[in-house]
Amino acid sequence: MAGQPTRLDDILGLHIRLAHGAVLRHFGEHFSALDLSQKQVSVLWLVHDHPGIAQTDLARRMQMDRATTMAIVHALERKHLLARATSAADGRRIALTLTAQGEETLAAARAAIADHEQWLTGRFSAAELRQLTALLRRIHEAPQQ
Amino acid sequence: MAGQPTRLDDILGLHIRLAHGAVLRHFGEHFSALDLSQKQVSVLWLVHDHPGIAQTDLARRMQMDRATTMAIVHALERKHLLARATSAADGRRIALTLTAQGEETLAAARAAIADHEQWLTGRFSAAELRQLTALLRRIHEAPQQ
DNA sequence: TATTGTTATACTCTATAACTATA
DNA sequence: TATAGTTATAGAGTATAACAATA
Repeated sequence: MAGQPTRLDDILGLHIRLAHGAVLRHFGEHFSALDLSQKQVSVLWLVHDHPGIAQTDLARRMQMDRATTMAIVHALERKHLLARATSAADGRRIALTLTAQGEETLAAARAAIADHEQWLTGRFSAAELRQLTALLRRIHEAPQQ
Repeated sequence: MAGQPTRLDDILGLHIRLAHGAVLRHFGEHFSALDLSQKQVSVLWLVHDHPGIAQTDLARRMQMDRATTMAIVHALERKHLLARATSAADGRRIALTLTAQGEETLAAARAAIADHEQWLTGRFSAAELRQLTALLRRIHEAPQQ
């Protein structure tokens, strides 16, 4: 493929990156009290929805490396939000569950996320929001060729 | 605002993050030969389009911190892709221009970016692509409240 | 052999704070 | 005083490689 006369402003990847940065920045500015990263909240949420989930399953759902997952699980364990227990069925797997404190923290985080999402989605109509989500999903759910 | 019974899958911020991750991953897997990050290519492109641009202007356009901008400019300078000269009009500003090697590298990068964008945008119709770009633009171009 | 968890390591991106020089 | 550049530093996210234990 030859070099097209594309403008930088037409690069979709750029707009995804800038939008992601704006969301990350807003999150960081409004979540300092929570002391949790986006990823950490997502992991708490997933463990809440799927008690006993293993790290490998977390990694697949969040599209993360196993090593990256370890780092997040360790951070949450250090904060006593997450408990680990070896699976009886498969000695390799470690079942994750939330501690009572983890459940409390998740509830607080979800309330804060709701505000954050309101800031993010308030600029869109319901139809626009549905479409934007569907289009983004086609990027990260597509088989990575 | 009270805690809504939202599902994790309904969080727009999550889909933006996952889409961003997928794009970043594909970029990394196909650009190892180029030895340039997304950001570095963008800076090369901007300096090409605006010769003599200062770091502060770069930072504003890319929505980066000045310190982050410095790191990228340094990396490009170390590779001899970018040249610096103090502005005659304002002694504080440093005008950035591409070296001949920088222009060559940018041309190669743009060809590679075209392939990368084809992978990314090939899944959308022209109308979908236009709409997705417009919606994302409303996130990162909006006045940060 | 394949899978799961683990550690070590490294690079990118991001941001804060404090400093210098110029306006 | 405000702006531009600079440096040091730190943290989050991502990834690779190599290893141990289990299947």
